Formats: sequence, structure tokens, C-alpha cells
Amino acid sequence: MSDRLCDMINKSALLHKRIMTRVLQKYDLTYAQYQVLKTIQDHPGLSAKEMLIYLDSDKATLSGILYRLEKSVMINRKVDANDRRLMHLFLTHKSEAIINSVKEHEEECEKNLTKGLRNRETRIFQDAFQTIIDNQNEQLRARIKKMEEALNE
Amino acid sequence: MSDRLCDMINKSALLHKRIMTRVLQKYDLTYAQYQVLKTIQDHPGLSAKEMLIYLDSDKATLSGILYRLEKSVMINRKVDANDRRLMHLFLTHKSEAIINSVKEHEEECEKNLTKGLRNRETRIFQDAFQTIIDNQNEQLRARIKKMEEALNE
DNA sequence: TCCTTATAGATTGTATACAAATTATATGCT
DNA sequence: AGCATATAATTTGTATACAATCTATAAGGA
Repeated sequence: MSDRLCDMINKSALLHKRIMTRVLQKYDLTYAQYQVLKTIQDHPGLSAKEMLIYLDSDKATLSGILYRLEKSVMINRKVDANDRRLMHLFLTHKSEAIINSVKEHEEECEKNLTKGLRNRETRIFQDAFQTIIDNQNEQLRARIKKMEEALNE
Repeated sequence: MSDRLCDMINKSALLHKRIMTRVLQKYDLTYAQYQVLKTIQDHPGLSAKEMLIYLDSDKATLSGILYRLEKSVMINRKVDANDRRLMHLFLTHKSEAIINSVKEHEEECEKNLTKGLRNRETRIFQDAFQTIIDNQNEQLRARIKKMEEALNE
């Protein structure tokens, strides 16, 4: 494999998703669905709009995921009493149990990542990774801004 | 954002894809298509089957990507003289020029990742990342093996 | 030659990812 | 009240990601 950082990042994300897909397979859940369920567990009653902030996802994608989760009785949606556009999201008993089980696998998977690394290396890795993500966010912002400026001309 | 490594990995890969999507936008190329073109440039005349090894992708996905790249005159396909199942892939003049241009942006993007990090930190980061990817590959292998054993029972 | 097995790609079906347009409801202004 | 504007979700269209199946061709053995 290439030793370029961006290739490593892509590869690692791909592998993580594949691993979690195996874990989730027996519950008939996808990784994206699992992440949505986890977010609801952390913030019961939140709206789709609020979830987008936590997940940094897309509303169109989320809409489909929520539809399928409701169909498989993994979530309930309740319309807000004051604003009928708003839907509050809740886990069901079914999904609550599943999530807690999967979370254990995920923690194990997370621990496994740094096997063979010294604590010091792991710490440096994590700090450096945060810097890299900050750099990426900055670069994306800059590019979006440049494109918007180009549009206004 | 969560400080869990797997969340950082996912987030970073997502950001990288978004950045590259902006870069590729004016050439009407997707990131996946660009990676395919780069692989052809590195190994002119390779087959789809061989490409799968380099990209660690899926043949169904690749088949669609190649179809669209051929339609937009970014690649040529030539049937092998001895084995009519095999297709050799080549870049066109059009894609050759585009790739070289995008590659510069990509290098800049790669350099930008480690902005603010000391060389020593970058080196530790990269080595640690390789260890992590190895751990992931190992874990995936183990899970696949376990599932296959479960099937045989 | 005929038949079985293997293999390169293509096709199908489901689930994202994401941009753009649409729908339904709310809010603010006159 | 009446109307323009804003906003939460859904829908639509294109492109992956990936499992499962199909198709065409090749290779090997009886």
C-alpha cells in the first residue's frame, strides 16, 4: 500500500467499516444505522436536524436511514406538539438491547486498534490526528469559500 | 467530536473525500473514478481483476466505474488477444492531462495534512497508523475466519 | 468432442453519500 | 388576515459499496 497519509486514512476507515459491518450483520443493522441509533441513545428525543450536527451527515441520507429504522421497529418518531414539522426520535426496546450489546464489541474493536503501541505513541498519534483533522476542516472551509467567491463573479 | 480513534478515522476519511470532491468537481470526476485513473496510469494495460488488488475495491463497483469512465472517454478498453474475457485498460489523452493536474492538488492536500506537526510527530503518527491498519487487517481476517467456521457447523 | 469446473466481467438489489428540488409548516412583516 | 420568507423533512437523481447471481469464455479430463 501507498505510504501516503491520505491513503492510510481511507484504507483504515474502509477496514473499520468492514469490521463493524461483520459485527452488525447478525442484528440486520448497517454501520450508518448503528451510528444513528447510538446518537439517539445519547440524546433521546432529538430531531433529525439536531442529529445532523452530531453526525456531520446529510439530511437526505439521514431521512432514508430513519425511514428504514422505523420500518424495522428500531426507532419511534413523535411529532413535536408545538411544531408539526419537527419529529422527536426515540429508541425502541428492541434497539436499546441491541445497541448495548454492539457497543461492547465496538469498545473491544477500539482497544484492539492500538495493540502493540506504547501509551506514549498512542497519545502522540491521537494528538497528531486531531491536528490533521483540524487541518482538513480548515482546508475544506477554504475551498468552499473560494468556490463561493468564484460563483459571485 | 468524540475522541475515539475509530471516530477520528471515519471523520478524517470523510473530510478527505469531501476535499478531493471539490478539487475534482471541475473535471466532472468523482474521487473513486480518480483513484481508478491513477491506478491505470501506474499500470497501463492492467485488467479490472488486477486493479482490484491495488484498490482493495469490489468488482461490481469497479465495473460501474469503468463503464462510466469509458462513456466519458476517460479510458479505453482493449480485449486481450488470447483471452477474450480479459480487458486491458488504458488512459486517454484527455484523462492523462487531467490526472497530472489533479495530482498536484492532491500532493498539496497531502502536505497540508501535517501542517503544524513536527517531523518527529509526523513520523510517529505514520508508523503508529501502519500498526493500527495492520491490527485492523488482522481483526477483519479473524472475524471472517470465525464466520466461515460458524457456517461449516 | 463433450462435460465439468474455473474465472473475468457484468448485472441486480439494497443501502449509503450528497446535491437539488419539493412539501408542509412556521414565522415575521405589513 | 394575507403574504413573503425561513425551515424540518422528504423526494429525486447520480455515484459508490458490496453481496449474490448471471454470462461468456477458458481450461482440463474422460
